[in-house]
Formats: sequence, C-alpha cells, structure tokens
Amino acid sequence: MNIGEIARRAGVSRSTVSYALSGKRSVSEETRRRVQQVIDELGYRPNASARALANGRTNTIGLVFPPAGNHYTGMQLDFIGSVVEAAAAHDYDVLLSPSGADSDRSFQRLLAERRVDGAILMEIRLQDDRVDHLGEENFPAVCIGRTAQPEGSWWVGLDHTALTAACVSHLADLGHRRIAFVNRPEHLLRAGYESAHRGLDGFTEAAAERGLTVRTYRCGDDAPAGQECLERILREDPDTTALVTLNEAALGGLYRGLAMAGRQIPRDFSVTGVVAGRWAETVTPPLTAADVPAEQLGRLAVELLVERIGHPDAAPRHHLLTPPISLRASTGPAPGRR
Amino acid sequence: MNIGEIARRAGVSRSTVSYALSGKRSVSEETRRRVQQVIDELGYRPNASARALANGRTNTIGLVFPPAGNHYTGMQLDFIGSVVEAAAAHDYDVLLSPSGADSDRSFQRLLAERRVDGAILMEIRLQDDRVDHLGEENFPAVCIGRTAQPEGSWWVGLDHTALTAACVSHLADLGHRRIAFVNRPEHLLRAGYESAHRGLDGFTEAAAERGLTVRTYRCGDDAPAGQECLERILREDPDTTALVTLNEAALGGLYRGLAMAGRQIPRDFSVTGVVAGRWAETVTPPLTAADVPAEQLGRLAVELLVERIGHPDAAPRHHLLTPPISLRASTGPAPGRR
DNA sequence: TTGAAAGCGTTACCAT
DNA sequence: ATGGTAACGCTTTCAA
Repeated sequence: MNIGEIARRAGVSRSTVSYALSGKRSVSEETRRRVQQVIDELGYRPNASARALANGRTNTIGLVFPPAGNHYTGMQLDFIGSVVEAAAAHDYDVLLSPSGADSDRSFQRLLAERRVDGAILMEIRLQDDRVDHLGEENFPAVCIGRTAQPEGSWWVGLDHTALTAACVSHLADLGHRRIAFVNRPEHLLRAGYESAHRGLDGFTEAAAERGLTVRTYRCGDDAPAGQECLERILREDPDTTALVTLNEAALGGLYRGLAMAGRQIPRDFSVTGVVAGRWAETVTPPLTAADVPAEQLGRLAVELLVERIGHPDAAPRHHLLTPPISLRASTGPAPGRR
Repeated sequence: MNIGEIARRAGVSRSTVSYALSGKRSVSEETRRRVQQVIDELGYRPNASARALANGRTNTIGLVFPPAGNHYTGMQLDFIGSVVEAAAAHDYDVLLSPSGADSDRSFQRLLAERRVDGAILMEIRLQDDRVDHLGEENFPAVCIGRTAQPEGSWWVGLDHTALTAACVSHLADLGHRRIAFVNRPEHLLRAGYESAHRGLDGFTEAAAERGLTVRTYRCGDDAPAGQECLERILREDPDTTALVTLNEAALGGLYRGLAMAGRQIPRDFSVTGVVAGRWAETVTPPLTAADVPAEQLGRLAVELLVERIGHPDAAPRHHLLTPPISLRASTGPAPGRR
C-alpha cells in the first residue's frame, strides 16, 4: 500500500494526501478528514526510503561508537540510551556504527551513502581524522569530547583536566601525599584518547602544584586488569595511600586488589576518580567521584546536532561540563593523619 | 554526485555502472576497470535511500530494546555490542528502537515505514503483543527469549528455568537449606518478563524438590534497591544462608548489604545467579554464576535473522542455550557444615 | 483549495 | 556485452 492507493480511496490526488499529512499547504477540513480516515483504516505509513529520497532527509542520526574489541563501560551504555531517547523525542532514529581509529568502512558508508542526516562521535581522539574528514565535508556532526583544535567543531564534553585536578585537590586536602593515577589502557593513550590524555594532564599538574609524589599507570578495561594494576601500585610504592582513576571498567578490580592486600577503604586507602554515578554506587564502599553525567551529555549532543542539521551554517556551539565531586564513602583522611 | 555522473564520465550507461558494482550481470573486464577507476577517483557511493527504494531492501536491521527508564544492565550492553558487530560482518547496519510494553510509536514506525529488513527483539514477555503483531505480518524477526507459545517464531534464548535450578542444586549440594531468590522488579514481572518468570519457576521447583525453605523477592534494578532487598532478607529470615539472583544491576547492592550486616561471602553467606561473566568478575569475591553468553546470543540472533531475511518462508529456527555455572568464589559450604 | 507531473538516485527488465 | 527505460513511493513546483 502506498500514497497512491490512499489517494484513490479518498478520491483525491496524491499531492493532496501528501499535504494533508505534512501540513505544508492548507487542505480543506473536509478532505483532510476523509484522507485521515482512509489512512487510519488502512494503517498507512509513508515509506521511509521514498521519503528520504524525495526530500533528502533520512530523519536518522548516526552514533559512531568504539568497536566491541574495547570493553564497553557502563557510562557508554547510559550514554547510548540517553541519545536514543533524546533522538526519539526529536523524531529521529539512531543508527549505530562501530568505528575504529581511521575513517573506516562502516563509518564511510554512513556518510557517503547518506544513511544519516548527522552523526554523534564517541571516544574522540586529540588528533581525530574522522573529525577532520567531517569538517572538510561540512557534515553535521557533534563530538563527545574535543580534539586538540576544537574551535571549528561542535562538541559536548567533560573538562577532564579540571575533574582529575579536583580529585587530586580532594585527596591532598585529606592529607594524602603519595597517590597513583590509573588511566585507560596503553593502546587508547597511544591512539590519543582525549579523556585519557587530558585526565592525565590534570592529575599531573595538580599533583605538582600540591607537591605530591605520584605514579601513573595504564590499565586494561576490565576487573582482572584493575586487580593486577593495584598489585603493581602497592609493590612499586607500598606507601601509596590513594588513587585517582578514569577507568570505570577496572574499578571493581582495583577494589578487589585493595581487599586482597588487606587495605581497607577508606581507612587505609582512598579511591576516587571520574565515573558515572550509577556505577559509582555499585561498589562497596560507594565511590566518591566526579559523576559523569552521561544522560545529560547524550541529551545535549542530540540537541546540538538537531540544531546543526536545521541550520547548516550556524556558528559552532559546544558545552563543556564540569560536574562536581559527589562525596560518597571511598575517601578519607590519609592514614596517620586522622 | 550520482550514478549518472559516473556513467557519463566512464562513457557507459547507468545500468552498466550498476551492474559493474553489483556483479549481477557480466561486464567486460575492460569496462569494469574503467568504471571502477572513475568511482575511485570521485569516491562515489550509491545513495542508500534510492537503493532501498529500488530494490526493496534497506540492509538495516532493527534492534528493539527496552526504554532507558529501566536501568540498563551490563549484559544488555554486551549484547548490543555483539549484535552490531555481527550485523556489520553481514553488511547490515543496526537501527536502535526504544520500545515499551505495547507495539508503540517508535516500533510501529520501524515496521510500517519499512526502515528495516528485519528486527531483533530484546526483553521478551511471555505474552508479547509485539511478537504477535510481527507474526501476523510475517515480518522477519528474532526474539531474545521465547514467549509462552514460542512454536511459530524464531528466537534465541537462555533456559532460565534450568539455570536457576542449577543454582539451587549447587547451593543445596553445599548444604544450604534456607535460601532466597532476588528477582527483577515488580513491574517487570507484572509485564510478564520471560526471564523473570521462568527463572522464578526454576528456582521454586528445584527448591521444592530439594526440600529447601525459600523466600522470593522482587528488587529494583540498581544498587540501592539491592542493598535494601538484602536487609529485608536478613530481617525476615536471619537464618538465610544463600541467595540466587537474576538481577545483575542489584548485585553490587546485595554485596554491600551483606558487608554491612557483617556477613562474609562465602564464609557466612553464599551468592550465585545468572549474570554476564564480565560483570560477575567486577564484584569481590567474584560471583559464581551461570554466565550469560551475551556475545554468543547476539551473534546467533543476527545469524538467524539474516537467514530468515534471505528465506522468508523457511521453517522457524531457534537456539536454547544453557551455559554451565562458572565456579568463582562467592559460594561455599553452608555455615556450620564445613 | 486542488491536481498533474517532474524529479530524487537506484535497480532490473527488455531490447539490441 | 551493453543501452534505454520503466519502475520504486514519495515531495514539491507549476498550473488551474
């Protein structure tokens, strides 16, 4: 069944049906009702491909996310969910595109085949050829995170530098002097992951300012890696009394490592970092952390993208968020300083 | 740029370009090369909407997943990831569709507007009007889980009845006599969630067979709810020595509740259930559980769906998986029986 | 207020 | 082995 069939049954032309549906030109109340009735009876819905072909818009946005080889984190999940919901609220569907480092196959398809009206890019790198590519084509896109030169592009992101610095201050205020930083895995750093690099910078600078003794680690995105990493931390400097982490997936393992080493949180050792709130609460004791507002990030990204799709030549906009640290129960005074 | 432009520059007709690309009829090596060269030079990719309109296939599958109001679990995340990857391997894109109880708006759009060639439905209910609807239309779909009458439909699922029964046996073998069951939330049970119902059945029957004393609970999908639930368990029967759960999101809270109550796992209390392996390892001690093979489920679902799209009249197929219990460290002999 | 018809960019059938 | 052309189902301009 198609628009012609509806037109025939309603005794009008196809264009009238189209206009009755879109409201782009006035239709007499009488015909509008007749058309609508036929449509309801037959449960007609205009074919999306035909519509997209005719008016050049797919009403779909692409969500470019890291391939599953990387373990997904809870925060990414929350983010995807909120993007889908926000998109639905704007009458957009969401097409998922797993995409690695380079402008690879699936990603290219999305753009070149015009499957989507715009894209949201997760897991931005400081130098990101996908972003460059998108910029050259002036293709509507919003990045989650910002590249080294974010001026020309649309993005929403977290101020990871400020966030990890805040974590350091919090620990320093509690009297900790020797602290560790648990980052994302080696290969993500080499790839230039924005959050990993800026987070590390913020940590390093803040610690230097406070005159703290630090060690930094890279850690795989899962619990066993976290446990191993913690063992290394205590081996390399047993006097470490606290750590800051960006690695949500390793968190459970870090906790386990501490438990195995007989260090009690927060009495003997403090833990903090940047983690989505819902996941900070799954560990015991609940993690004091800068809560990643995944839901808000998703919503803002969609709003920006929708705006940009509507106004292709608008000036770049962005949102830099700096969520406060939520005090829970994983940090306390440095041992011997209570 | 379109196929006509390519044809013009290569000095052939549009149909020849089309055939050179699809290989659906033979093209002289000479022309094929010339066409390919022009295509490479210009970076041409056929427009997806036009192609879909012409040949009736979108090369997209829909993934219908629960709305974000429900908290997502790690297992759902792993599943989504594996579906996207498997789909990409078959040259399909994945369109996400949040869908509530009834065949609601977004879901209807997917089908009626022909945005997808087929769909994978997560979070199946025993009576599921979406499945009925799909069946009537003979729309290619694969369910994750099976309805009460699964005969006519394609599905992949876990044998939750057997899984929870196995958990009960495991605990009974360890000498536990008073055990609790922590299910998904009330509203999901009322909605008729398959896993929640069959899991409960398996638990109840196996416990009866073994002559165990049991209490069953419904628990919200987050850590605080889990903690509360555990407090209730110990309040209503302090002699409870073990629990079985389907509720991955509450797991951290259950652990915390036990810690707060001073019960050590597994010395004083054993915990087991049905949880994705990667997430079972994030808690301390790691959870002994029937590991949900989320990755395999996703892959199988896509394979079935692709097969069905290719053979619309093939007989229904399905896969019922019964993963073994992975022994980790959260279960032990009942207290006083070591 | 409405209708006719020309696209949109492919694919696939019918010719040659 | 190749070209011409009619779909595919919609939107939108042009006319009336």
